[in-house]
Amino acid sequence: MGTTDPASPMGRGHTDLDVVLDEVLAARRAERTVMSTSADRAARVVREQVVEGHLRSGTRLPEERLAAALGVSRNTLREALSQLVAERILVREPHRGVVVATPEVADVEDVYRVRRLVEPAALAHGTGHTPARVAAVAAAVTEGREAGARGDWDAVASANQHFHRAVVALAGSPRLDAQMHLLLAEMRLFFHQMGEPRRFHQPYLEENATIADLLGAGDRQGAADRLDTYLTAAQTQLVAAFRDRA
Amino acid sequence: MGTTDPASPMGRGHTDLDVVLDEVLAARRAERTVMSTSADRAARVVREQVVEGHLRSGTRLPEERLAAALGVSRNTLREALSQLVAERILVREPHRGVVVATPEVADVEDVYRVRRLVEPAALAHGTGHTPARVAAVAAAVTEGREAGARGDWDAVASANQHFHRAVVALAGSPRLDAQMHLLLAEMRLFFHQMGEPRRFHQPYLEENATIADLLGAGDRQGAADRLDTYLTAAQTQLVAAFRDRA
DNA sequence: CCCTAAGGATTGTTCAACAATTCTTCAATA
DNA sequence: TATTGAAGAATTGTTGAACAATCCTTAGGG
Repeated sequence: MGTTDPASPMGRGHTDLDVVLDEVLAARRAERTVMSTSADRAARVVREQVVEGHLRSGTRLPEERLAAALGVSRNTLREALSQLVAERILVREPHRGVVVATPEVADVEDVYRVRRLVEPAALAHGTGHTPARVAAVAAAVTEGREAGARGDWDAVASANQHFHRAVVALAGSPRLDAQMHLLLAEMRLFFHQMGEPRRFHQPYLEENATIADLLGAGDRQGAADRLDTYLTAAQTQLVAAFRDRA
Repeated sequence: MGTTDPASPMGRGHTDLDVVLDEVLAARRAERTVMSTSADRAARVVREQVVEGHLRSGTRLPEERLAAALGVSRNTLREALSQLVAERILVREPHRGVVVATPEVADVEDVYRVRRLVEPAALAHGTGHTPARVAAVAAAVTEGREAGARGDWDAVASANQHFHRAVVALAGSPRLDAQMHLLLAEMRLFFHQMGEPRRFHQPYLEENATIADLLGAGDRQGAADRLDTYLTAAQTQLVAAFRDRA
């Protein structure tokens, strides 16, 4: 995208410049948003530690020590914690502090209730089925297969998430994407609390492939139906495992 | 629900007590959550002012003055603002402060994208269709009709929101309910920015009634289809009005 | 008319403190 | 022994003041 545009008409001679400047300003603003504030960085670190399973469900997060560990003040930390509470990753118990959320069976069921409503609908009726997004679904499938072939189960789990995010992305909605991001973070909490078996995700690789194929062939409703039954099965399996282990 | 249970077996004699005590503790905790902290109260006040249209899109919220007005410290206020930013009601521009979100056409379209995916699905495939919830949908219809009969257009708008919340509630998902709550708050921002005509919602009263009837008759798919076309129409009307006025 | 620099205003962040509440300990008591 | 109660410690909720960093405004200088 030509950032320089010297061949502008000299008559009024400022419209193009303004356009370029606005572009530059927007870019800088976006950049800055990435670096963002200390509070955001702190939130990202804590979020990551929880999602990666290094902070397990139920652990309390004392403000003073945590702030010291993160190198921020207690006030700044509290801003970060507010964010994570809003994301359902942490829970605030008034006057008792924040703890890593400990999901119950009802939470597992509710997350799947949402997923079963949203994901098949995105496949069947999504208004954002661009070739690129359809390709992204297929890409997640091959990513998963390759990971499975080399026995990298963490990568398989990752690819599985990518698959479901790609499915939701077919709706073409930033808001749904954000919501799905939160749901998948919660899912990782489930897995950690129930002691996820290493190969938990493997059986679903082929299901993902089937769905991607149906989607590629233009059979949206078929893909949606398949995903619905698949999600139902996954839910019952997950709830059963959850009841045993947690 | 018998809160006292003196006829418990004396043999081990503590299980029931524990149950009751847990119940009491949970109740107290819920109570406390309602009173909640200063930050939450501040957030609620600002949220209300925005949703009610007293703080219009684009207005900046200087921390010092706002904190003074709310009677809280600047740090506490910042916690509250973090919440509202997470809810998309406010937008934070780094080093420039928070402003009331100014939705664009893309936002209107995206909100409707989500609604058209979720609401019909809740009608057609929702797993929470209890008689009480179905009745709530019908109740929202009569609420709207009565409000319309006496020309109270604010109440009509309110009833319309209740209708759509009741529809989503048919999914039986707390998470979807919360999400819908946010979306409807955003919708009110749209209306305020485009200068909502007083009688905007009236035409949809009869559509709501039709959908409630279909639902009551057990024709879920019919109700869902009807709602889908209705939402599409509402979207185009809204986008057109939005383009003109905003 | 455009550019630049100084000055003012606002945000991002820290620190130190204090009241309110919860948790802990530990002795006294039935 | 198990329960109660109260003093004391620890943590949260909240405040106020401060300071650097950044943004905005405005007044000159080219």
